[in-house]
Amino acid sequence: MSSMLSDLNPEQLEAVTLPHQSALVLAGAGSGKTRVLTTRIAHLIQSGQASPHGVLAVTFTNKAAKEMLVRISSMLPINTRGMWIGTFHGLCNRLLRAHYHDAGLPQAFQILDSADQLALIKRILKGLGADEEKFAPRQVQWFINNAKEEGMRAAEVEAYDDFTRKMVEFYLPYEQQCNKEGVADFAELLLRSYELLVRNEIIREHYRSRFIHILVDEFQDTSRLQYKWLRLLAGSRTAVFAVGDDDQSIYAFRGANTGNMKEFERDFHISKIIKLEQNYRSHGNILSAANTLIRNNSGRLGKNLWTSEGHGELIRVYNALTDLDEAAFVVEEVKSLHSEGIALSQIALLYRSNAQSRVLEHALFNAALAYRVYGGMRFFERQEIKHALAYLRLIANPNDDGALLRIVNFPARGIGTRSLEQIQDDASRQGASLWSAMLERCGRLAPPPANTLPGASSGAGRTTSEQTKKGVGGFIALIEFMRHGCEKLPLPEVVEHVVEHSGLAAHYRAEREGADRLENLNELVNAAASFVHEAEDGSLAAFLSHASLEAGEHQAGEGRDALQLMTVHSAKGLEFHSVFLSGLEEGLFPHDNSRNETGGLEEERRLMYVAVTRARRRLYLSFSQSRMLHGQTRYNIPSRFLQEIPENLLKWLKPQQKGSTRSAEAWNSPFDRSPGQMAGSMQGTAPAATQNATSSRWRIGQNVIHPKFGAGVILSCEGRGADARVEVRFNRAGTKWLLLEYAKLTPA
DNA sequence: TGTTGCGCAGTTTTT
DNA sequence: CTGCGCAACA
Repeated sequence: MSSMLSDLNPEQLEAVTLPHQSALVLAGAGSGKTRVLTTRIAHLIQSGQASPHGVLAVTFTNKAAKEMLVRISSMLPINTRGMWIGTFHGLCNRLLRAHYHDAGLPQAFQILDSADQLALIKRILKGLGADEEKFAPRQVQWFINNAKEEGMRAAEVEAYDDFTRKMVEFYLPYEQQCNKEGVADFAELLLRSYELLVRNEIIREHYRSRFIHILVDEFQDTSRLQYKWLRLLAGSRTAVFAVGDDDQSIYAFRGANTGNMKEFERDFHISKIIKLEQNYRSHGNILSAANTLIRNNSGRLGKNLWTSEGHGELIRVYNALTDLDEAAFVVEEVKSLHSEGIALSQIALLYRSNAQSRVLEHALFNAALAYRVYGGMRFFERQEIKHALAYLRLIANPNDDGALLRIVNFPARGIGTRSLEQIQDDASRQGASLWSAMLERCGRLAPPPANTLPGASSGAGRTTSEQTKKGVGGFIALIEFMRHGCEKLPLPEVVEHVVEHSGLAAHYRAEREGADRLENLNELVNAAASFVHEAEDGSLAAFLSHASLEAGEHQAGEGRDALQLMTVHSAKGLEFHSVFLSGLEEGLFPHDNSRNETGGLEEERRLMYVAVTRARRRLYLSFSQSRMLHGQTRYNIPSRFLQEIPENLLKWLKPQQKGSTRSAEAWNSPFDRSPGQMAGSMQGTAPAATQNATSSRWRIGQNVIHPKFGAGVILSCEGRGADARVEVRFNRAGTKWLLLEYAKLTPA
């Protein structure tokens, strides 16, 4: 035990050994947060204050949960399998599986991921004949999820305006359909298990007396409903140990509520907040940058990171001409870092949005550098995987209409939109699932015996209805054949069986570009095998939940040394020797969409704070003057966040070609950085001094006068010669595009 | 019935 | 630029 606690600092030690009481730990980036959490759990168990059975720990990502389990098992010789450690969604799922009956769910209920949910909403909108133009499916999805987050069922939403009334009209049938199919979306997992605990005193008291210790990681990211769930689960004897960092709250957009921290203080009578401010990760300059940056936010709980290490290197800044130039710069720097002996896996390329990875990937590919992209296309979200899972889902739960629709005619088996429409009509008339409507329709047709496989694809030349019957009958036979075939098989073989007999394998074998997909299907069998190996419940239903809840975790090609590419969001909780943060431009980071949201800018700044604090030793910041976005070139000005970092922490890398002053130009305006601040960083080039006929007279940030519109500033430039035009924001006349050939602009 | 081509919209972040 | 949905073909 002593070795476990011996190298903790006093604050960490206090947090780890805190007596049985609720506590709030404010843990800065890199301050050993996870370590404190896991060591506390180990300590509680080892000192006999709690049994593994009596501890519940909740994290925000699957990665964090896994990490926690690994660390605990390295400290204690216990089986962590039975411990309740996981994400909110994962734990709620577990609760609902255990009490599915009391929760009003079928035993084999399935989980809809966002895409499944959206598909279901589209189906419902279509069924209602709703105007998709007017009511975007995404908007409906947003509304439903928000309502659930507020704890409201469709019948409970108070609609005072037309829009809300309309939304409720969609929410109601959506709710019904989910119940009928036996499926639950992400928000449903939370809401339903919350309701279960509210309504069922026996179950509630059972868990209340069982979980003596509840530990919450990333507490700043909890939503209102999650907090209510926690409060409900915590009994009078339960100590809730919450660890969080308000400065790293980056999920407000999906309902995270930092206010929970203050409420927690009140509700749980927290007398003292423990602050972990010593950072063990980054060198001084990086920390200073992060500290200064975040100080621009208001309403912080207050916390300043410090380190006992030296200043370290300056933060390197690169001003690129184009996004391609920026990518080339990154590649060159990565190469030289790598040749200095830094492992590729210790270098991260971070960006604000997934779309930005493209250019980087392209450059890395050409340079033959190994890289790995996190996020983006996830394994369990690939279409071939979704197809295979849909077969499995239908086998587990025939009422899953969404699954049925996905694969009823894939691979093609002659069930077209016509026959489907009939079946859908039947189903809605009978109030039954598509599957039972199909059975009904073919019941008189004497479907082939279940142990005969239907022919793969039918020839042409039959009448439509004949073909429909054949197709539908064949489909039913196929599903039942597979269901019977799978009854006695272990999970991996079930998956293999389905991949093979569904016709998916044959389909992708025949397809020219199908090799990757086939490989992924194989990988799915492997995923099932390792799932059975690791999970305590190796059932098909459990595997399917796993697939929905951990869409991202499974990746092929793990383990080889590769660069790490990811969004800033997914980098939270990680650290790297070197970090490249690219695309530091207004509009991208902070993102345009954040401007209208209240608190949007501050959330972006926290995101920036998270990004900066990922770096241990070296940090690169880069921005580009132009960038391809949505198929056209955009001209951006550097991010305000760059300006918020003190100049003396920065080292400006040489811009592209000698003699160019472009890097300085962008700074002239609209920022009012004084020339003094710029001295030293620009190798002394005087802005606007080298203007001549060859370089354009007009540049971004240039102040101009227009005879009619008055004074303004150039936001962007485009085109050459006769086509050349500029976008100008006038002080009084708004923003306009002007053709240089005609507009009589004069420099101000 | 399946395939192809066109037009259109979209992307912030994740369980 | 891409992926999707919808409209005309084979």
